[in-house]
Amino acid sequence: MPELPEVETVKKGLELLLTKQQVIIEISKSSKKLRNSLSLRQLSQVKNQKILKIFRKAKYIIFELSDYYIISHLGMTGSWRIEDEQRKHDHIKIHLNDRRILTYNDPRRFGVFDIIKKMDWLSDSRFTHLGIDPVLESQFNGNYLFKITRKSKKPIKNFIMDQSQIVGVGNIYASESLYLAGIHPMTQAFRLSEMSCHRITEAIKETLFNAIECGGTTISDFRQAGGSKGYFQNLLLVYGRENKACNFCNSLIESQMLGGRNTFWCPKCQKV
DNA sequence: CTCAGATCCTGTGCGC
DNA sequence: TGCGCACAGGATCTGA
Repeated sequence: MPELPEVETVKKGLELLLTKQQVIIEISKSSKKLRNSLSLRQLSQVKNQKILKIFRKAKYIIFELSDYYIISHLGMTGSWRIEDEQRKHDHIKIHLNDRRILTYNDPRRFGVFDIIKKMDWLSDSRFTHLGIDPVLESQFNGNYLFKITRKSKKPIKNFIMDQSQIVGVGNIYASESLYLAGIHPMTQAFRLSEMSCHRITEAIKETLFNAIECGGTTISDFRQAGGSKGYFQNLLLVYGRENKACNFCNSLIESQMLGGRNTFWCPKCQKV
């Protein structure tokens, strides 16, 4: 579900809900495991810890506590909300000192909820292999992409979705960005010219920033931390628009599975 | 080493 | 109406 703009949106929502450096009074989990398993002992470590700060690292949301980091990844269907009521697929309940309950819900359970000591942050394998962040790091430009693509035979769409190269771009924004850049998704990465790389990085930045401004894309179940929908789905140019007319040239948008993921492009506007 | 495919799950929507 | 199948925003492991 969530790519960089959705994660950024949830992170901002959580910041607004947790402005007072709330303290975790109690924390509990369901019997079902998420991607990772977490013992009750690990869970209880965060009791009485203050929530100092919330930030995003790639597609992870990190809660900085006094002595620990809470690591949250939304997988495909994860969401955070504040609500007393219990719902199906609620997996984590965090009771705060202001009597509110922060809940993590995740039907497919591809998400991650983990707790690590702050000092273990740098050696955590989930974070050591991450690529550049197009939104947070200014070195992300055409020259940079040109350099890192020289040895890859992968289709560029798969390349920009590879979190060890570029973080935050998922299946929707990969198709959208390449459409905006006028580059065919199956172009092998090493064949791209420096100019093409420049167009791709600029298109990725524009797409991600616009989607963040829209509060993300809600196809079916994505919700912001406050429960509202994003509205970038109304601005999608190719994703989910198979056999519909390209807004620019009127050709019919094509689609095909690429690396197991559905991929959309305009056969006329996007060149290999 | 690189890369494609299978895999982990549940829910939804479609064709029959 | 009901059933089975394909597919869904991600990341990781396996094996070619």
